[in-house]
Amino acid sequence: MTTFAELGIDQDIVDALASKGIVDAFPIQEQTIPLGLPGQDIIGQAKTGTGKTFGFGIPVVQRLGPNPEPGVKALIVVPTRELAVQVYEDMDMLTSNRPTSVVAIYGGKAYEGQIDQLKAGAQIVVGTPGRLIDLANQRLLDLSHATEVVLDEADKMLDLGFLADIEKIFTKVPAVRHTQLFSATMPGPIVALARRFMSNPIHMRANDPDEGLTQANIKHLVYRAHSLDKDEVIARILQSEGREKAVIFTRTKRAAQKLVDELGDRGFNAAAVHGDMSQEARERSMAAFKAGKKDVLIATDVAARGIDVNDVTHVINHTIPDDEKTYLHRAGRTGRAGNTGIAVTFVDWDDVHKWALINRALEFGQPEPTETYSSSPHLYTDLNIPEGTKGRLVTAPKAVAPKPERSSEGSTDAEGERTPRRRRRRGGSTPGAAGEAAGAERGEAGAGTHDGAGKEHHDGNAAPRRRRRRRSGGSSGAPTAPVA
DNA sequence: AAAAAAG
Repeated sequence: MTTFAELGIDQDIVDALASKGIVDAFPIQEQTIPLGLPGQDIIGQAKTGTGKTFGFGIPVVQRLGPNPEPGVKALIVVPTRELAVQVYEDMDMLTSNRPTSVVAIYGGKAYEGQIDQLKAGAQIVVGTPGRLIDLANQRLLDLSHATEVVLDEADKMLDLGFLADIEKIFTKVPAVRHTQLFSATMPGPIVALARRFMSNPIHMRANDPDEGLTQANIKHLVYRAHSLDKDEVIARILQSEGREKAVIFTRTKRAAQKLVDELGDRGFNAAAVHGDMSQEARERSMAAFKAGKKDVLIATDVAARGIDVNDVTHVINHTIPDDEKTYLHRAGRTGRAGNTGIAVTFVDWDDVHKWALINRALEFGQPEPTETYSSSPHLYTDLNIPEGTKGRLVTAPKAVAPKPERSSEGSTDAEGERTPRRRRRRGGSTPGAAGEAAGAERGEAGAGTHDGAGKEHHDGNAAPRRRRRRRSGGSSGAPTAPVA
């Protein structure tokens, strides 16, 4: 295992990490940091909870120099306010031993503090699109010298809901810059689109060849939900042995609110996070959950990506997500930094097709969530699910591991997940983990994959074919020239 | 279709 000190990172940054107990680099970090430091544009893909944030964050901090002039020189864009706070904290930690200052710019909060920090000369900005554009339009945020640009959860940022804003933001930053895009999932078409904003990017993927598309540390369980009292089963799961913190995802804000009340009535310490809450209430919930004052978080997909909380042992999909990418990100709130986790999904009558889609994309080999409980003794044992409940243990498939490819060519695969940053934060919780996470991101660049065509339908995670292709074509490791 | 993101 490689340590951060061996990656050419400035001593004060190595010290900042060490003070949090973070010494070893995760694969993605080991792979992307040496490329990011000299300014190589990167599309970094690595599974959830494996350290992507430091993969881009360390090069950003180091490239600004040990004592940067006042003024915004780096911009990190994220899809949610809570993630902005989290990434801000990570960047703030990385810069703790140098004068560089970081500011979080996002909506739902007073302008004043944010504007003051910008006026004070903050060099690194972490923010969500709306408020960033708002302040830029008011000439309170000058991005014309932001030569370091990062899109975290990049595939989400380039999705329809955000694309227009991102394009606008790119018109405000220098044409000559260092651009990094990171995510656990990078569908082929999105990679192709991303290249419009990058210069000869290398697509790095940190994947264990023996692993499948999903995180090996996460055990997946799927239940057919009709004829089943979901609230009751969820309550049982929450009482199962080994459960520490749990995140429950619902499809709508209303369902989240309703469930938090229901579980509260049942005596659980549950908090909710969704877009109908005030920003203050959202942050209060997140803080209570991180601190352990609440051990159940009920959320909409606002919390599906990036959020890194220690000791989350269970993720429960009260409602199945719409696609495999969201499934992967939601499940990725557990099993971070080397820890293990369990992801339980309830499939309602009308959503069976969604499971079919996810099952196929992620290669679970579990077409129907209809097996009865008796056929899955492990399920019963592990979760203490009430007898008669239907459900089935899904074993994560082992897919062929993708090899490194260079994406400049336009690789296609969509596999990645993101790596979590949290581990690092924790510092101590899982020693090895921190290191791992950090290193994980870099990917393999690629051997040229075929993506140029963009034909792949699967987006997020690579389907088996993709992998094969890569493999075949690919060189593992050796970067190929970018495909035009 | 829902959720997110400016107010």
